Amino acid sequence: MATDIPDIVIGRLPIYLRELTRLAEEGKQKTTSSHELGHRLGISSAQIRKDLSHFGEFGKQGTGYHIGYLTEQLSDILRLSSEWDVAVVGAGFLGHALAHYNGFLDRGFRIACIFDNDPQKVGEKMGELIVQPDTDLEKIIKHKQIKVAILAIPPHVAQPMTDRLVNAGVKALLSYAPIHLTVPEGVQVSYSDPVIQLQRMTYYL
Amino acid sequence: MATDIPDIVIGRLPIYLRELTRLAEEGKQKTTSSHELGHRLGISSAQIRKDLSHFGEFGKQGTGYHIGYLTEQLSDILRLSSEWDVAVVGAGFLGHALAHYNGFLDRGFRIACIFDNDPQKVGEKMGELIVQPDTDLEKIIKHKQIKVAILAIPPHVAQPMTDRLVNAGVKALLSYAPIHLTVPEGVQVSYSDPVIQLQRMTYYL
DNA sequence: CACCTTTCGTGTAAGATTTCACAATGATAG
DNA sequence: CTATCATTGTGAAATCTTACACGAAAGGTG
Repeated sequence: MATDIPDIVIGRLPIYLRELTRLAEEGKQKTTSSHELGHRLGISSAQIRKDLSHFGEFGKQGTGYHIGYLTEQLSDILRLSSEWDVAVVGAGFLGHALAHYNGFLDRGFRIACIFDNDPQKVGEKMGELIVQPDTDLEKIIKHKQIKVAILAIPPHVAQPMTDRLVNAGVKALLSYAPIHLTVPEGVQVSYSDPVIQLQRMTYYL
Repeated sequence: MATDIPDIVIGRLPIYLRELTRLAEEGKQKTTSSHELGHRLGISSAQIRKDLSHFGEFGKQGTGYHIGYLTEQLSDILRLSSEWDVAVVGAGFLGHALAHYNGFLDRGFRIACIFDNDPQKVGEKMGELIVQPDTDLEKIIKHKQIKVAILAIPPHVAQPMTDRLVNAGVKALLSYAPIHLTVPEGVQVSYSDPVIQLQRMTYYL
């Protein structure tokens, strides 16, 4: 009930968590079922039950899952009980969008700082934050013990910046730069490239 | 060699294409091998060969793959030989970022129009474009025969907007709204929710 | 209480995906 | 021309993932 849980299962937990939160917001009910959850997400009920069964027995026969309880459990499993400070690197349009996005706070993350190497942008106010010079990056990340960063910079500087971040202690990286990044063992990387996603769909058109 | 190709294989083709383009830009060589490509992408060479073999025999024993030729073939397979017009819905910070992103054009897509329902934003200049009122959405999408759209709007309006887009003829949708969308058969949907991606990584920290 | 309905958790079967490993082919060098 | 090396394409094996189907619980009803 601990190690050896497939990545693909972990990958679905945040989806379940998000939908549970929506259900709670709708507030019409205290419990849900694998069938209802699956129907809303386009996933089979069996898969949801099997996924959850990796971590314990959260449901009750005949009733289903208590929404509040399952939400708590999933949050714990995903280490979201306390907030993660996040560093955003790059204060361009995308950095702007990230800094102003208010969807992080409720879901376990807080943008703690934003960096840029352009002296024109340094000092600029962005949401609650002020753009910091990238020369202070290591100092601030180490001081705040930041483990999570988002890359919103051009591709040709993404790998060196990744190296700097990892060196400063970052362990999880979400990159919007359209290149594959190389990181040491134990560092997590996730990518978001809208063009890749669009290209995956055009095949079927 | 035609139908019945696994989605997961299609999903990797854009990654190969992107890396081939990078190789071409580096310009040091005319050919590459499954081994080199795999090494650069963290994918096994066998997988790359098997993936490509679904579509034909693009390589040459002893030599590998001609970069230019393989790039062309993949572009064709993914229907990227001519550009797709894309509608962006939502002219907030994210819509801004998308409208100004210049990584689309080289890779098969052109932002053709951007919509918002806020009268204050309508008429605003954004990159090359002017924000259109969402009331004109159906008219413009039908007229330009737009098949691809990007959703950059709040979650509570995402499903109704999806319905409108699909109704107007959109067949592929990239959504930044943090909810699951329901669409008819034959319409492609892809999601991008940074929080989901971050939550997938925190489990491992 | 007896019966019916709902829904979970799970062993097993089915299906999908990846890896292995090798014959075949082409290039290169002496 | 022959030997050597690199690399592909692919059948078969191994591994991973999903779907099926059912016993067992829990709640509701009369």
